[in-house]
Amino acid sequence: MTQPLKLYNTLTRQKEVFQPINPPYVGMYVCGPTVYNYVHLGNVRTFLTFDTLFRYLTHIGYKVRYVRNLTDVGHLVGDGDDGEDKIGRMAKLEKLEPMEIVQRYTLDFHQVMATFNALPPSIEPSATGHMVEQIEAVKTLIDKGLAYESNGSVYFDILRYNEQGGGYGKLSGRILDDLLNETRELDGQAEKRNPLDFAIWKNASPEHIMRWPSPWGDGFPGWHLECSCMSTKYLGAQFDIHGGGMDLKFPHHECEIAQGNGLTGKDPVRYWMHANMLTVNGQKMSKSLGNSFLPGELFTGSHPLLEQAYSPMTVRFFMLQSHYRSTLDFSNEALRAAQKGYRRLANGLRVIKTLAYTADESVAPDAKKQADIQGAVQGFHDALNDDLNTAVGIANLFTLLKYVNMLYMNQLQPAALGEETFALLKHSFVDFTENVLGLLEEKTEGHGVVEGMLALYREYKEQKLYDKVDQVRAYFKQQGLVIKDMKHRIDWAYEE
RNA sequence: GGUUCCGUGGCCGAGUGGCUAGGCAGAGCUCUGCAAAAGCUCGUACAGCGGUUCGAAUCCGCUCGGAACCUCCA
Repeated sequence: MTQPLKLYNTLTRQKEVFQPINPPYVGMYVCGPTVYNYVHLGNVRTFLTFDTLFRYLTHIGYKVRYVRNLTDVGHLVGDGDDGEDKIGRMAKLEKLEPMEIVQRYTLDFHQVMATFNALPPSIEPSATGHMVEQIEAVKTLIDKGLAYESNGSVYFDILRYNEQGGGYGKLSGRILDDLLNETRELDGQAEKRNPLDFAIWKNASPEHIMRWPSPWGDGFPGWHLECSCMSTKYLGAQFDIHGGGMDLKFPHHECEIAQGNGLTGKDPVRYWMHANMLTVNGQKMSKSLGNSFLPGELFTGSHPLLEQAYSPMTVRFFMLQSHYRSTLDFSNEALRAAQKGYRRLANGLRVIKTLAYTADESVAPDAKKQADIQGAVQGFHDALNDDLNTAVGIANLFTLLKYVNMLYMNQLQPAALGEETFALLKHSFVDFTENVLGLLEEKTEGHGVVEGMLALYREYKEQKLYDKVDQVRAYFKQQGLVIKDMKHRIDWAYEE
């Protein structure tokens, strides 16, 4: 909290100093996945963005309650009445219970996020677990005159809402009149008073599997409603941060504001944050375009678009190297560069833990290097404080890495930094990398064997049996490792 | 058509009205049995055309190119 954090607020279209409603507590809600299919890499980007924000807020002293929902209700594929229910469709296709579908993809989602070293949220509520709250919310909105029933469905009345000063469209910058004029012809519009009105409760057709009884007959809640109900329940009528992908800005988040405001009389969110899209050849990665790939395909390299396998930490590093509000274009070249960069960092992580401070009167303090290190530590914070600029943060991390390497290579004596700066370097480098950016060392198998082979290498080296020496080196290379033959010691490292 | 955003060196990708991130690739040097690693040095980019300014890649306008949203979507 000593850090003046600025965040870009979609609502005001500018960076604002972050001031929580009840410091040191922070309430953060992020729209989670619809668990009817595997999450792809584009989905992952958004979740990793907010994982990093969660980590950073915690790092600077906030107590964060992080809520990320699971959408498991079975919303329609299209907007019309005849649209299929996503989860129900998968259930029929695979002859499973809808909840088996939900369970399968929820487990996969959790496993994927863990692989990327994303921290679990504080609460992960599901839409089906909050049916009572949603039905109550619909009732309240009808009572307030902001919603109406029609053929067993209930719609939010946007014109009425705006007459009361709601300001529908303010998040996405849309003008109501424009929206009214440009709404396309869609099915199921007849029962709405206005094409813009959105469903908060939907009547279930006979073949619709996922259904719940309600005062308006069997049905299921509208897509936007669950987020309003669950965020209010766990974070209050007004909370600090709401995040999600850019593609949810309209209409989903716009509708959330309308519902929240309609229910409680105040705008639910102080800071709206949106992560930009992951693109492939300049186009948004999405399932419908067929250009998406799954994390699993990435780790094995088993996708036509992939020239090789990339590890979870490589991908995390790759994403952190860009700003969350910029689109990020996927390419093998970029991933390969990220792999090298990440491994350098991982080597630094491995090495720094072995470094210890030793006082030495004969070594002169190097004020310039000390200032450089202190500057980089502050620079990292400044970058993250500037709307979570992880790219610049990483740049500062590489400055720290340089000194870590110099110490390790004996090109720099710890005493030149002084005990305080040495400790700052060591602590900050590990803390920033592991705790804030969530980048861990990906250990390869069989470290014990590696140490044994290294002992052999030393022996051969002493005896100047260079043929044997080269053989050992070749063996290491096969394992994705390299031998570092330095003046003062011999060690191994991950091949970059 | 409407709303919004982007166009940076070989590649990826930050960025502020003047002090020119970072990673990868490339060149040179130190070190070294050879190599690798590490450190050091180098390459001076901001789509095009106008304008504002002492000064713009950064502000404004236009042109060209690309994207997102307007429909389920992270």
